[in-house]
Amino acid sequence: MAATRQNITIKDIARRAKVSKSTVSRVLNGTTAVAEEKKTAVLQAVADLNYQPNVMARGLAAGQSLTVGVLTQNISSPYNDAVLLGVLQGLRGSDYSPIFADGSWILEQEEQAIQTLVARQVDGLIVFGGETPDETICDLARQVPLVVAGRNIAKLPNQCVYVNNFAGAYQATQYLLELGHERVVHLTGKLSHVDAQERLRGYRQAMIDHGLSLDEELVVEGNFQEQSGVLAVETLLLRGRPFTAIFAGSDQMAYGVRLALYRRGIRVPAEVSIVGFDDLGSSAYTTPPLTTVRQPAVKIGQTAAEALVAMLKNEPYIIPVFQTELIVRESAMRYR
Amino acid sequence: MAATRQNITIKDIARRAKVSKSTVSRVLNGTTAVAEEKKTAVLQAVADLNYQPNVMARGLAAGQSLTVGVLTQNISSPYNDAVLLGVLQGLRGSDYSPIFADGSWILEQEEQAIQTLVARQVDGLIVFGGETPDETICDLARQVPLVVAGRNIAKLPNQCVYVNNFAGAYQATQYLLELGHERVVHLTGKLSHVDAQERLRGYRQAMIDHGLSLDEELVVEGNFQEQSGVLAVETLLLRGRPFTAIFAGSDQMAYGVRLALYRRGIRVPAEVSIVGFDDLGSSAYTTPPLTTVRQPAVKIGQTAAEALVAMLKNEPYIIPVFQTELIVRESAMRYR
DNA sequence: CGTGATTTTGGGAACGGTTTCATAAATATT
DNA sequence: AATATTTATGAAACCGTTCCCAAAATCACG
Repeated sequence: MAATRQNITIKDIARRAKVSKSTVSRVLNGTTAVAEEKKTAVLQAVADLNYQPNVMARGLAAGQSLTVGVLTQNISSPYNDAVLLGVLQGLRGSDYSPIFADGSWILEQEEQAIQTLVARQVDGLIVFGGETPDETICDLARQVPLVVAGRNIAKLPNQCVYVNNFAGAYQATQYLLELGHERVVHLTGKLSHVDAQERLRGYRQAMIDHGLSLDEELVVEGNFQEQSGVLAVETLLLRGRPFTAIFAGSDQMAYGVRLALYRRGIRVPAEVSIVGFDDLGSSAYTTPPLTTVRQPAVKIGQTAAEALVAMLKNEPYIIPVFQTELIVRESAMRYR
Repeated sequence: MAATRQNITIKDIARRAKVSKSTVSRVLNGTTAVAEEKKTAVLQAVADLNYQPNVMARGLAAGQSLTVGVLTQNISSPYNDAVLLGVLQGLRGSDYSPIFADGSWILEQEEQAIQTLVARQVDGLIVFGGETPDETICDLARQVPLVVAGRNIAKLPNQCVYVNNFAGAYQATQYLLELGHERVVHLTGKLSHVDAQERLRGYRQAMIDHGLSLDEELVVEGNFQEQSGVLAVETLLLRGRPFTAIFAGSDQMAYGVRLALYRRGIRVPAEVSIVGFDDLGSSAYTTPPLTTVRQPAVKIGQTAAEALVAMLKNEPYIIPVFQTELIVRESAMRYR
């Protein structure tokens, strides 16, 4: 099985170039200067034989695997995937290849995944969100170079790539307020996630700053998914508190809200305005196109990857805090 | 850097269990029977020291890396990601870890990615769609165990996991036809993709079988993305040929179509019916919810992974051809 | 041109496992 | 009970690199 490849080793190159394997290794890694003629001879041999160093042997000897582990959460949820794409892009051209393991936002599965990754001697780790407590991640960070994506851990300065959720939520709420809405509901993500907490905080602050009192009946907890959006509308209607705008903590939930409203014959944005969060690719194509808070997802992933690589090379790298951007489309309009 | 881990080796275990490292290796791999007492001693030592075999050393010695390469295309496009999720699930619990490399549907980038993967001594390869010609993939398949996902290569029987696109498209078109539509347009994906070709074939066959003549003005080529959906509607309107239903070759394009119609004030499904293809997660939440052809994306990925693992273990595995399922929602209705 | 300092180079010991092989012990056979 | 066979074990070779160290070659300089 898979027999035909990887026959030629550094020894073959050495023989053909009439040098020792040490020398071959040296020209390949540029460790030490080697005579020009030998260098070209080696390079020639490498080309002739189409030699490819054995990654595992190299890894064993050098004590590094040239891989980075990526702990993903729920791959196939649109936002996460965009970040993942960024990671792939950030890693491209860097010698490092990514090994994936999915945690699915389930604590024990995350532990399992990290275990797998570490056992594989990954040189570094990119950790996505997740349920794993800050403390555990800090411990981990002591063992292996690590960057956290989409989550802020205070004790790991300059190792976290995240977006200012508070500001984003503030911005969205403020926008609605400025449009004249006063009864603005906020549909939160799962409140066990820091992101959701921060967004809620941003919403509240904006309300307060605008001189509005907080009505807890206007806050509904969802779980970031579409279905929780439709549920939320039903809850809201049941509560009977009037509202004219909904700020959803994720675009997916906004979709759900939109559908529930559609079912009830409530027009968007004429009767109720909606603002989402994330700016997924399809949000520009909903009816009406969704006004939402954009997170630079790809950029976040890319930065995480680049930061990790820099860390591995002992190069300095400063991770910026990313800001959100309000993308105004058509799902929200002036009230009255 | 990353100093503190992987200190304990098989030697330490051997010493602690008072056996040779050969024996340790044997109990760990179950290669040969070893005396019960020694076995437990070894296991105990492993547990005590929390020993984890060095994957690279093992790989070097045994000539396998316990990794499989995954050539992805455009990670972060919803359908692909679902398949990817399946791959991750299918690999879980199998000793193999996935290494990703993205080809982005760009030939040279695919070659580059495959190169990277092979150089890493992956034990097997999962290839997603892509632009790489069949021939190249066949060659590759001769060098390394390989499974193709979402694409059918005739010369690689039982190594391709794909869906019957023809039947799916036929089904969708037939459904529209049975609803009384006669002027049914088909918005295709990029026609350089086999998938798109097959779906077009299915559409045509259904039209013919229904006694309708093919009007090439009713076929528009898109590129699977949302934007091409809105463009298509404009093209169609420009052509001036009347139509009452649109079968889009992807849900994303269906979204675009929906939006374009919305902009023109054309009601869906009252005036124009829409059927999509894929059944993305959000398609159940569009307004109206999208009637579409479901592909078992996750299942496809999972099967690909399982088939590859079976192949690597020299176990028999028969890959089924997956069938699509028409998911009737609300974007299509009876004509007249 | 000889000598010491410096650069290149090759030999060989790691790296941490697996696997072959020979041997000692246990078991089966007659 | 003696011999043949099988089974369990450890020693050592090997996988393909990197890298330390010492030898060889080159260079600088008086």
